[in-house]
Order: sequence, then C-alpha cells, then structure tokens
Amino acid sequence: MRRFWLMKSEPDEVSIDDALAAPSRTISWFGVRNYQARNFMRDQMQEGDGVLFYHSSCAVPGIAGLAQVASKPYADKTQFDRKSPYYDPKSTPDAPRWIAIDVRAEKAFPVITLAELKAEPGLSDMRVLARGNRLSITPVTAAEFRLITSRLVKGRK
DNA sequence: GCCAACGTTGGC
DNA sequence: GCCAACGTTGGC
Repeated sequence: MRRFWLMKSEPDEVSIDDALAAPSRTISWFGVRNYQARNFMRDQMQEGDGVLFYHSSCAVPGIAGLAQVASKPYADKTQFDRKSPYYDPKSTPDAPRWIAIDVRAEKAFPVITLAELKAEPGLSDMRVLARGNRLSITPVTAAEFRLITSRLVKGRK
C-alpha cells in the first residue's frame, strides 16, 4: 500500500531545488538521529511512497515541493564517519543504529506556508501541525495528501 | 535570540 | 525505573 509522508529539511542544508538539481533528482536522506523517525524509515517507508518536502528553520517554513521515496532503507554511513556531525561512536557497522533512504524530487512550487496549512480545515489533524511536534518525518494520511496536492499545489506554478 | 516543547542521558 | 538536567528543534 502506498503511504504518504512529510519530511523536513533545512533549505540551507538541502532544499527542494537542490534535490531537483541532484543526479536523477535523487538525494540520500541521511542524518536522521531520532528513533521514531528512524523507525518510520526502517519499518514503513517504501519505494513509491509520496513525500511532501518541507522546508524548516528558514524564513518561510512550509511545503516546498513533492517527492517520492526512491529506495529501501540502508545504513546511514555518516554514523561511522568521525568527521561528520552525524557521527555516532556507539554505532557499529555490524549493528548500524541509523538509517537513510533515497528521495527523488518531483517538483517545486512556491511554499505552502504553515499559515496556509493551519487555515485549512481538512488539515486540522495533520501530525506536523500538532502542538510541540518536532519529528522530522511524519505520516500524512491519504486524504491530507490528496487535499494538499489537488487543492493547494494545483495552480501554484 | 527567545523560549516552549520534546528527547536523551545518567545518577541513584 | 525514576526523574532532573541537559541538548535540540523550530516557529516566531
């Protein structure tokens, strides 16, 4: 069954335009260091799942593009790299603790802002809008995904 | 830069 | 297993 996700990235690190400019428009989503988000990647995300590409910690936070999950989960190699900010001394190649997944960008559009998302009655239960939410990967329901892609994305560019 | 909210760590 | 202290996230 195809699932849907919202994935947060800081555009200063990797923006939707960076992803579109990458070879095969595909980037490795590494650096996740939260167990809940990791478990989504490890246990639930599948190739072809729909992704809302969200820009966070920036001037205009919100959904900036659409993408797809493009690989199975695999060990995030930055966890073994002593020079990486994502290095985890407690992880070993035999039992990798952290996982990455490939994401293929589809399109970018003017950001659907947080204010717009909050103003949409059909999105009132969206996980990413929940108070105090900090998860970098959150599940999106099929209805939410459909509403966003068919109503908010359409006619935006 | 502030600060609320949350996750993780580690002493006990 | 509890929980205080600390670190991080992320909107504003």
